[in-house]
Amino acid sequence: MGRGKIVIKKIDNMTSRQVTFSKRRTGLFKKAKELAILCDAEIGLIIFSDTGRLYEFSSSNMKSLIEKYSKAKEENHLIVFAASDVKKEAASLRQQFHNLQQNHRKMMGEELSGLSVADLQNLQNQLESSLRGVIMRKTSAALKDGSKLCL
Amino acid sequence: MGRGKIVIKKIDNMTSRQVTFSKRRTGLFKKAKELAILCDAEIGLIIFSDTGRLYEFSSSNMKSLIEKYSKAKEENHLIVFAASDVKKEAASLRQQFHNLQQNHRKMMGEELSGLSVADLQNLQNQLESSLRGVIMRKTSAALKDGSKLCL
DNA sequence: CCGACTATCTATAAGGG
DNA sequence: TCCCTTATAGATAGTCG
Repeated sequence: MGRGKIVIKKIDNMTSRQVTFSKRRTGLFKKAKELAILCDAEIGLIIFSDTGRLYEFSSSNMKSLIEKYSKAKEENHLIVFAASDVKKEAASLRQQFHNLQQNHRKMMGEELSGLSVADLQNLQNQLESSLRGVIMRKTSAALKDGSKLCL
Repeated sequence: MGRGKIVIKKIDNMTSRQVTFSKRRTGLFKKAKELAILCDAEIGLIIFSDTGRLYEFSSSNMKSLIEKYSKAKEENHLIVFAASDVKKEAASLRQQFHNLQQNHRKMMGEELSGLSVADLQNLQNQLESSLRGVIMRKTSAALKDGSKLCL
């Protein structure tokens, strides 16, 4: 479609390549839109130029279209998803981990500044209770070992 | 381009809509391929027909293209990613959290079964050390409070 | 580098088997 | 329903300003 026929191979001349890119890209987008309207299709079109610039068209919403695509391809092992869910989970895990770590540090006797006397008393009680449990356990375990060893 | 001009609106007749869909889809894919080759562009095209069937074309690899697209759109608040990375992070966090939780439980005097006498002794030492720290801290804090209250 | 022009090529609407 | 044909609308390569 033009003054002369062309063969489909990469256009060497950069200037005319860019001109052609601009013209044909416009045409492609137009055709995509027409097809979407005429045939009630859902279409997503993503183009990166050779210079890395992004052009896109979506008859609806690119994000939801990509999600739909991912789901449709799931059985074909495509591992693309809306990260929002996983990201939320990761953020929540990070938070939980942080909280537990803070707590754990206190039980290790670290970072006690900022605790009230009441907090410290609670912590002491907990540690004493744990200690009692551990000593009891140790004693019974040692007895068992001892009985084995002494027989 | 055909025997008659058409207006761009949804084709009512289902049969001719499907015929047009088939023809124009083929044409669109052809144009997309040509553009990719002629201008060295990276192109991804996703089409869902009105019946929900998926058609796709990618000049390279759809997955990597979608990832690239996601990254390019990051600043524009698009929340689509290859989940693999985030998933890995989440899995790692889950593991770390689990380990810390186990450790923490032992310091709470829970789930002590399975620990050797030596393990229990170490735990006891740690708890005693923590306890000393906490008591020391509590005493000095109580003194400070006390001095405030008693003045 | 961009837009306009237009001759020419391509896609396709309508029709037929 | 699908494939083929063909007249015609539409896209665009080369050119000019």
